[in-house]
Amino acid sequence: MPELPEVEVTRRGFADAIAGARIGALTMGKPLRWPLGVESAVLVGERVLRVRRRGKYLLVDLSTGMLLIHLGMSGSLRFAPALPAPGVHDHFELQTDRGVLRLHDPRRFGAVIWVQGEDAPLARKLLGHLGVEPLSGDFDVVGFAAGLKTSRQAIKQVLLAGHLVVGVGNIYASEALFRARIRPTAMAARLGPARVRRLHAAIREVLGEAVELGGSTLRDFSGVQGQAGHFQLAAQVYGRAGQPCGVCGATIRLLRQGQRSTFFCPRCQHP
DNA sequence: ATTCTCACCTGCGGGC
DNA sequence: TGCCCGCAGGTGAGAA
Repeated sequence: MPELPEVEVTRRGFADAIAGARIGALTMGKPLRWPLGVESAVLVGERVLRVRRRGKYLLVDLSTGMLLIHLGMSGSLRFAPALPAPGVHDHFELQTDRGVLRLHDPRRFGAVIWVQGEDAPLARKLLGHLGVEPLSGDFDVVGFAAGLKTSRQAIKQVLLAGHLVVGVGNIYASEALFRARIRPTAMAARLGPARVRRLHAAIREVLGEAVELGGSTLRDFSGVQGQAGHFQLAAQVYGRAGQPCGVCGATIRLLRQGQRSTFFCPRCQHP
């Protein structure tokens, strides 16, 4: 489910409220992608200092160490003073004196991992190869263009890989490429300066707008208060195969790239 | 090194 | 109604 906008909306929904909280208990349900990596009782009494985001990971800084939380494909977090009894798909819960943080994740591709810091081996394995933050000043056109030049893959695949720029998943890759009028199958290294510039701007715009709209709620995503997102209503190609393009009227097409669906307008997005 | 495919897991909708 | 198939917002591991 969650790409950068959904993760950022999630983060904003509880970061301030949980900052300074004291951990009373940490409980895990069925296994997630990786084991927690620490005896949960060890964390009792620690403070939650702040909540950051790196790509699609949430970094919850504790007095000692940090929790890495990833929402996978179907994860969502809730945070409230109290929550109803956990359901069968609730697999992580952090009880604090400020409220309860709970992960709901039916498919369990998500993860909650404790590491000592960002230099811990597991943290380096998961975060070390991540590209730049698209909404930060580090995401510059020159560096982006240089990175694209090194890849013979289709541009959509390069965006999804996250080695150049993080946070762009299956929805926003299709949307950004549509706005930049670039065919998703175009070879990254072959994109000219004008297209690279348009794509750079489109990525920032699409992700920024999506954050403002509360993310996309296709099936079950919701923010930490359970609120739905609305970007899906603004999507111009994602999930719209067979419908007319809002710009030119041509029929939106669907193709498979790396076993993922890609949506594009065959007229607006030139090969 | 780069690129591609598979695997992980559950639920849902469509076709028979 | 029930069963089987394909599909779903991610990404590390292993193979080629």
